[in-house]
Order: sequence, then C-alpha cells, then structure tokens
Amino acid sequence: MKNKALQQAGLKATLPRLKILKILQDAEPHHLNAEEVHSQLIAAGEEVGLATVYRVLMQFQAAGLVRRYHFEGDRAIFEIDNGQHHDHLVCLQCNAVQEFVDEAIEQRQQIIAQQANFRMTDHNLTIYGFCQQCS
Amino acid sequence: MKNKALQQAGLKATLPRLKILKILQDAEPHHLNAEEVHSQLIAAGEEVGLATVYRVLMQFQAAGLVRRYHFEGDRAIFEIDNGQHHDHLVCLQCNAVQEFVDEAIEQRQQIIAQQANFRMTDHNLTIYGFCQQCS
DNA sequence: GTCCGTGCAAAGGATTTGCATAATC
DNA sequence: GATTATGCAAATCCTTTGCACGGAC
Repeated sequence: MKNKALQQAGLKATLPRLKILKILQDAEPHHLNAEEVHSQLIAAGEEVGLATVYRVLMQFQAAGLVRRYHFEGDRAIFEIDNGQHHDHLVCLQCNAVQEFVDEAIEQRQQIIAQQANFRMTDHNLTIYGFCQQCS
Repeated sequence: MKNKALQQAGLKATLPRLKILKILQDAEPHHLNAEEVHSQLIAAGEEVGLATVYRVLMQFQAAGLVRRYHFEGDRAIFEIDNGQHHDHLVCLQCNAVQEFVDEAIEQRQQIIAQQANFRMTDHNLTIYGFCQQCS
C-alpha cells in the first residue's frame, strides 16, 4: 500500500506523511494548496505544522508521488501523480479546476519539441476562462 | 509611437515608463523578470526603484501592453504583448525560452473549452525540457 | 496648480530553514 | 540507539503598499 511508496522514496512512514498522502488521494476536488492540506490535518485533529506540510509535499514531489502547479496567482497547488498525465481548465471566477487529456495536443507537443531540438521532459497546459456557472 | 500607447492607457508619458517600455521591446531574449528590467535601468544610469518597475509592469499588463507569465519557480516574467499569441519552450537547465505557435493546438483548445462549457479567455502552454546545448 | 507618478522603506504573503525535541527503524 | 522527522519561530524571497516629494499636463 502507501507505505511502500514512501519507503521506496527513502522516506520513513511517519504519521504526517501518511495523513498527507491520504488527504491528497481522497481530495475532491483533486487539487489542494498547502494551506488546504494543513487545514484538513488540523480538522482531523492532527497536530501538524504548516512547515511540515510544505516539507512533505516537496519530498513527495521529489519522489514523483505528487505534482505541483502554479496557475495564475501565487499559491502553488498540489495533486497526486497517479501517472495519468492531464492538463487543466481553471475558472478565473470560482477557481474551479477541471482536468482533461487530449491526445492530439500531446502529439503536437512532441512534434514541436522535436522541431526545436528540445528534449521535452514535461509540459503544462492550462486553459483559463469562466465555467458555466460563472459565465 | 510609444507615447500613444501610454496615453491611450491613461498613463502619463513619464521617463520610467518610456524606458521600461523600450527595454521590453528591445529585450533579447524576449522575456525579462522584474529584476532584470530594473538592472537594465540601473545599467542605463536611470534612478528607478524596483517598486516602480513592478508598478509600471502591472499597469502595462492592465493596459494590455505586456503579458506576465509564471513558468516554474516563483519569479514572474514579462514580455511585450504585440498581439501575436504564442506559447513557450523553456529549458530547465539554461532557462532559455523559445516561442512557438501551433494552430492545431489552438483549435483543439477551443474545442476542449467548448466541451467543458468553459468560456475560454486565455491559456498558457509551456513545454519544459532541455535545449540542444543542454541535452 | 492639480493630479498622477516615483522613491524609499516598510509591510505582506507564500514558502524555507535552523534548531532542539520526538519519532521511526 | 542512531538517524531522520517534526514543530515552532525566525528568516527569505518576491511583490505590494504607504507616504511625502517631484514631475507631467
């Protein structure tokens, strides 16, 4: 289970780490910023410091368990990396985030990188706009 | 010329603003963060504060003269908005930035937004990787 | 002359880091 | 028991703001 993933990353299975991993996995919507993770910990009665949340999220990111995005604004948001790449639609009004995958775009990106002699390691496509409710 | 653009934006044609506009226009590479703009001002012998650089860049952004991006990391970067939309390839090693435009991708995005009932106002596609030299 | 813009210094917010304590293996 | 994590508070980094002075119109 989860502990495996942590151990493979060379991280001890401590309570804060397990809790944070679970929160991210169960997160709905899928995306949380550091403070939201922290709030949920507190709400669950766990005495975890915000600094620890950041540290753990960084470690998870380094271990490939979690992805970190910036979008507009200054807060970073985190989500579980289940290996399923996807991009985002972000509502500028209510901050709702939807995920999507588009094969055609993925392929075009490969081609573009090739043409530019880039070895692509990653990419980030975010569409900003207004969702149905906010339009 | 430039003063027109400023006046239309309701901004007085002050020296800092003119200088910053020029720096952005002549910038090579095309992309600068606030500190780089500031450094160039200082190097040019202009006594401009960093706070003013930020203020002016914000105003330019509000006026549609300049675009602001975040990429990975925490610095925001700015570039002249000449009306020609484009996306970016960013080298993770040397931070080089290349621009590109791909019609196929642009169109797919429209379709995706439509399907999600989103009214798309903007989007940001950034491909990360290693450029030829850094590979 | 009025109003807008600027510089400086201080504030702000998100994220990191130092250090002593506490937990895991 | 040795090593790695955590909590707290202080530090940092980028960016924004308050205020009194100076410049544009």
